[in-house]
Amino acid sequence: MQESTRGNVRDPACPGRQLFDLVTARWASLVLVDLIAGPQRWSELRRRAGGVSDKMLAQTLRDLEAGGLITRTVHTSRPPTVQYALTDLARGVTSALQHLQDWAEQHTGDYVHHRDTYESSPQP
Amino acid sequence: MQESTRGNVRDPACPGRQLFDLVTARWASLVLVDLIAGPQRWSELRRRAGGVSDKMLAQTLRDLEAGGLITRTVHTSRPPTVQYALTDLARGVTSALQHLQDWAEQHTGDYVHHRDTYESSPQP
DNA sequence: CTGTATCCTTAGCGATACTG
DNA sequence: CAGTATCGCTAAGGATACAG
Repeated sequence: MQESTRGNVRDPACPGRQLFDLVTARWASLVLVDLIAGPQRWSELRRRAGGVSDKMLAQTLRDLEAGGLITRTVHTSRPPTVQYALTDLARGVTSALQHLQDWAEQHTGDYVHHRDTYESSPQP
Repeated sequence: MQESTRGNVRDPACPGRQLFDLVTARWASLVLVDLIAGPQRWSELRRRAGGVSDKMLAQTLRDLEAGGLITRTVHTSRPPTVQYALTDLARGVTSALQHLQDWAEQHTGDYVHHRDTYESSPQP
């Protein structure tokens, strides 16, 4: 499905860099990992993202949809509900994001310890 | 080595979130993947990061060092050279970062295609 | 070569109010 | 419920100049 052309993350002008920035963006990564468990509604995502504003969530979801990472499905009930779900494209990267978040949570203690003991490096 | 306390990435106030933000930061992720190949000097990192400013590189490296993800070694030659290297802590996360970048580069084509065909969703 | 200090512009982001 | 629109602040980040 993907082209033979390969992106270059180290080139700021390359779309590949933009894609990388997209999935590692502040709220996008949280949303993507959330959706591993299955399709979610707006209100679910908002609550589970922990502290995101309406504006940022909307922008994040639109960016992800535009990039082909999630789908948006409107259920015309009353009141209307909307479901967001991962695409196959996204499913190729969620495991790495999950791994990243797990790692951060497991090594929080190490990190804090380093920050505490990190004072100015020893000099005369 | 790590504490039994586990961080929570979804809590903006938790250090675990800060750690996650640190490793996914714009330049930090590029630097960390660069260092997989082995210790690098300032000038190497600056060139390979592709478009980073002195200020941002310095800030990134200081943050990574403070967090215990890289070490900084000064070789007092003339002119002085400085080497940066991964710590064991960092080595637990570089593979995920590498995977993320590989994925972004491999699927750049899909991403661009979606952005092109993504116009306003079809409505009446 | 390896940075630090300062200025200054931009854009990320939250708060608020409003709509289908 | 699921968003959009506008305002305004702050901080990220580039440019430039200078230093150990």
